[in-house]
Parts: sequence; structure tokens; C-alpha cells
Amino acid sequence: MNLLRNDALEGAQARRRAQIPDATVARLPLYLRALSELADRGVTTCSSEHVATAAGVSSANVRKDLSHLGSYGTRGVGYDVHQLRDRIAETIGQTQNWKVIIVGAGHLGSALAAYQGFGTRGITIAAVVDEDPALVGSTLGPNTIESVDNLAALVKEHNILIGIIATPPAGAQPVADQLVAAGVTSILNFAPTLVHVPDGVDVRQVDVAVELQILAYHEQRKASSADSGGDE
Amino acid sequence: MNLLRNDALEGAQARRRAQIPDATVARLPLYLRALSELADRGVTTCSSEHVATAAGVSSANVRKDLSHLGSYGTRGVGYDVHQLRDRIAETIGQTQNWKVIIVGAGHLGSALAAYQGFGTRGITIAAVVDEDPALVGSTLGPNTIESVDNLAALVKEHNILIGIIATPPAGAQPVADQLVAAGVTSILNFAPTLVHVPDGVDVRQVDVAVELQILAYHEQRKASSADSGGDE
DNA sequence: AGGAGTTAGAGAACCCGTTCACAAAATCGT
DNA sequence: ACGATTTTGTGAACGGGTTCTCTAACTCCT
Repeated sequence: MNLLRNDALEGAQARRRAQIPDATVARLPLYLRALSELADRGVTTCSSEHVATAAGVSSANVRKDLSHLGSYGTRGVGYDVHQLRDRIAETIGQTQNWKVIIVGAGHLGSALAAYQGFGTRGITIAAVVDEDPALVGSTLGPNTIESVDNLAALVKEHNILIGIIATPPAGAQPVADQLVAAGVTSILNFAPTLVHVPDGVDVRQVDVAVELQILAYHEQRKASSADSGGDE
Repeated sequence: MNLLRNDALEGAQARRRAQIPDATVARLPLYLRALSELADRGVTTCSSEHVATAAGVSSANVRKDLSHLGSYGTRGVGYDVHQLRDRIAETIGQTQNWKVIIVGAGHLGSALAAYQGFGTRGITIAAVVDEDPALVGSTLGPNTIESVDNLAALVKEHNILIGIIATPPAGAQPVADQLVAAGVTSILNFAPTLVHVPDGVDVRQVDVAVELQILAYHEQRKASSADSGGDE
């Protein structure tokens, strides 16, 4: 892991290929969004402080993050908005359009399919499938709901690498297996269940109830510290 | 911060009031879910290893987390499923029912309002509001969509402390301001925008596009490491 | 031209969280 | 009764990430 592969060779290339820390990767889309807004407003130059306030992080954090992608700002001036935006877009792969398949066309699947704003972030809903025959055939924005039986065929046809699971919990694991078997290597799972996947497949979990439970915990703390003399 | 306030006094009380690390808090709902499933299956005892595999973390991590809430397992045996479940439920405040308001009854708001599975986690959708007069009055499961003008009244009437923003980006900040003004102190924001709130108000951000962008980054890495001789 | 002010970039210090390793406490079998 | 085995709880080591601090480089004003 820490092996130093002839990095005297060339800094830029090494940087390009270097692993960017997860925490940084998670923030790059935020910076990208902020920079796009600045660009739309005609701003041509910005400081790390600008980006920081727009993204809700510290300016030091922004600079450290940007240093990972070897981006060149100019000292005393700041960053060129367009250049930095393009650099980040390139880094996180927004130069290409990623096709995703949504499995499950219930309320959540429909909401995701209808979501405006994937387009501007390099994401296209290429297919929506459901196991309910009653839903197959109905349209969802630009998409037509297809049978889950066609999952593998659709994934291959459209070269889909990313799948979204929007099924009830019980369906999540079988669906994940099907997605992986069809060639999907990244999964965004909205079902409140842990899905097991082979090595090399990434899974990200979004659980709304968990988010609310976390908020509830903090609410409870606020309440209890309020009536017995706040301990903070 | 590191001040030791007469902690010889009593360990349990001190523990109860002690700050539980954020990372732990985020995992407690997962443990709770796992334990509830075990309890439903009639399992009465479990090891940290059980919980760990069910929640997708390491057993050491589980033990460390549980140690923060002073939970008593028995060495050589494990944890009592019911007792541990109750202890966690109590810790994260699931003994009471938290009422939430959903602002924005578009696709996403509707999906959230229809979501089964809040109920079992101590969460109730007490109100759904939207600014579109055309939507006001229609029913969404057990709820009727009301005008956003009633936001403050509803929050107060139901003693709501948690708000969910499911509006387009432009509406997020004004809505957040209204929620805060009405007395809400925790916000779950689905709009892809940073919302500013006063101290004491918690905000959690859920951005589906960002999640997909993170996956896309990793996909890109997989692809590039595949064709130029994997560097990992 | 030179000084004052601004800002990126990088190294160091610090903090938080995870993993490791082990001792203490329980059960079970003999 | 006692040793073997299991499993918790915890202190220590480790690693990643954030913040701090300082230097270098650029602009603007005089």
C-alpha cells in the first residue's frame, strides 16, 4: 500500500493516479456544485474562503482537499472558477455520463426517477424496473417501467455500472445479487437492510429512518440537558 | 472539555449523561434494527460478533460502541437481546414518539410520507405541507396536505421538533428559516443546498446525486486502474 | 519600484475513531 | 473443584482527517 512506485517520474501523473481520501471525495461534489453556481453567476475567480462558505466547510479544509488533486490556484489571488470546476469534474468522472438503473418503482423509485438535477451532475436514469406486472409499461418521466426479468439485459444493453435499490427490505439482497451478476459494480441502497456484495463492488447506504433517529438522539440530549442544567 | 467533573460520584449517571461519539450514535440505530430482528426471531442472547455481522461492522467496534452506553453484557455469554435493545432504544430516544413535519409534497415528499417503517422506529409524520394550492387538501396516506402557511401553527400544535425539507433547492433556505422560527431544532434536508441555521439547530443533509457522484468516482477509478494495469 | 495586503500550499500538531491485544469474568465439561 | 473455552470490556497502538501555522507567491496601491 505504501509502496513508492517510481514517483520521481512525474508529479502530475502520480497525483492523478493517487488515491484521494474518502472524506475529500465526498466533498468534491459539493465544491463542484458551488463552483458551478459561481460560474453561472459570472464569477471568474474565487478564494478557498469563498468555496468554503458555499460548501459549508473550513477554508483550510478546502485547500487541503484541492491539494490532493494537484489543482493550481494562484497565491494572493485564488482559483480560476472554470478551471477548478473542470478539474474537479474530471477528477470525479463527471466528464462522462453515468447510466444508472433503478430497481423498484414504488414511491421512492418514482421520486428518484422524477428527480431533476441528475442530468447536470453527469447521471442518467437509463432504466427503471419493478417486479409488479401491474406497474410494467407505465411511464415515469422519460422512462418506461420494465419487468425486473429484463434487469440483466437492460444493464448490458446500456452498459450500466451503477444500480439503485428502491425496493422493500426483503427484496434488497436478491436484487443486489442480480445487479452484481449482471455486471453492476456500484450500488446505492435505499432499503433499510445490509446487502452483501463481493469484493470490488461498492455499496452506499441511505436510510432516512436512521437519519431521523440520529436527529432524535440529539433532540433528546437537548431536552435532557435543558431541564437538568445543561452540561455543555 | 477534558475537565473531570466529580466523576467518582456515580459511574452510571455519568455515563448516561456523557457525550456519545457521533460515529457511535450513527451506528446505534443499526444495532437496534439488528436486535429487533433477533428478538422477533425469538433469539434471547447474542454475542458482539452476531450484532457485528448483522450490522456490517467489526465486533470490536460493536463492543467499543456499546461500552459508551455502559451496557452490561456478560463475559463468556454475550448480551441479552431484549435488555440491550431496550437500552439502545432508550439511549437514542426511541421510547418516545418523535413527530416530524414534511415540507414539500412533491415526488420525494410523497414518497417519504408513504414510507412504511417510520412507525417501528419511533417516528410519526405529523404533518405534510406544500406551497402549491393545487396540492393542499389531497391525502397522502394518513395525512392531508396542508398549506405551508400553516407551518408554524402545525409545528406548535403537534409539538414538532424535527422537520424534513423536501422542496426544490430554492425553497430550502426560506423553509428552514420558517421551521426554525416555529421552534424546530432538527432538520433533515433533501434539497441539494446548504442551509444556514442558528446554533443549537442540527441539520443533516441527504443528497442522492452526491451519493451517486461518489460511486461514479470509484467506478472511474476501477475503470482506469483496469486498463492501465491496476495499481491496487 | 517597493511595501502592504492577500491567499494558496505544505508541514506539524492535534483530535477522533478504529483496530488490536489482553485481562477479567462467566459457562461448561470432566 | 478446576481447567478449558468463550466473550466482554478496556487500555494501547494505529491511522485518517482536520485544524493550525507559517512560508512563498501574487496583486494593488503609493
